[in-house]
Amino acid sequence: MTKRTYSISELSEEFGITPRTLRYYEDEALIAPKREGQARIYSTSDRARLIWILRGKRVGFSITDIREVLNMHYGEGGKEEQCRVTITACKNRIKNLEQQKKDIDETLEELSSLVDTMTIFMAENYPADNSL
Amino acid sequence: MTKRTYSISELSEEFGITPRTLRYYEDEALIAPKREGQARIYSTSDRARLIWILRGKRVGFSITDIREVLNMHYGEGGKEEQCRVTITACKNRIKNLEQQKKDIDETLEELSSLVDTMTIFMAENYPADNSL
DNA sequence: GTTGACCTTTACGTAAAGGTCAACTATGAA
DNA sequence: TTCATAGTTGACCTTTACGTAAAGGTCAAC
Repeated sequence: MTKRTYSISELSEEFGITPRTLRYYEDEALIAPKREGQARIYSTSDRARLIWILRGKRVGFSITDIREVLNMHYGEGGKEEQCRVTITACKNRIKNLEQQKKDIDETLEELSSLVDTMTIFMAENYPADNSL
Repeated sequence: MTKRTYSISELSEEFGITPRTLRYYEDEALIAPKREGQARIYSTSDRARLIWILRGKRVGFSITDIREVLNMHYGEGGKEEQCRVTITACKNRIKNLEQQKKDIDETLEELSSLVDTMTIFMAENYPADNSL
């Protein structure tokens, strides 16, 4: 069993965030580490949640979005209506993410062609290329 | 030649943003429509810039990022150093976007499997499915 | 018995991206 | 002429996601 635990500074250093950020996430009910006295003790599953949070952020989710998704995972699979709502919410997010992928692809193409154009321009006008 | 022009409300309605937003983008030097007296007159190329802006936003670019990229397109291909900087900046953005695509794919997988799990759960516990 | 490292809470600060509202202008139709 | 419609600027308000002190607890090491 992975009974490893982490202090706030271990975790914040590992992921390149500040302790403040971790406390903020706790305020926002995204993580709920155990306490040893006052100090926060993070478990491996807290760490897993954190990974989700940070990836969520990178894809543009807000704190509220992330909380929603995290709650889906653990949320009461009980009530039928609640289930339906969750499924619908997921599907919406999926649609958004797929649109986002298209947007990214378009942006990537434009940026690439911009790089190409400029590279050619450079080659013509400043041939002393050290080709980085 | 596409000499079509647009008023602020035409454009804001077309893209589902408010006039305030368009003025804000102008304040931030992302667009610079002509004026007819006081009124803003947007050209097709202003519209193209707007499309860039909105897509940039959807992929998570900040206003500052967007301004930078737009300026790259139009920016002085003149100075060598400036060119190099631009190319490097582009390449960095490209890397970020590629990471972002990975993140999106991972998130998509998790969301999909969550939907699957819940759908199965629903089918087992509430078989009266109207299969939406 | 104090220094240092690490932790805590409370509380105010801030930048980004607009929303909202008030007051004014210009134009065209009734 | 007056009303409606669209536009303008300017000022202040709001939310999000933390940053940044201020003020102090705890524990090991010297």
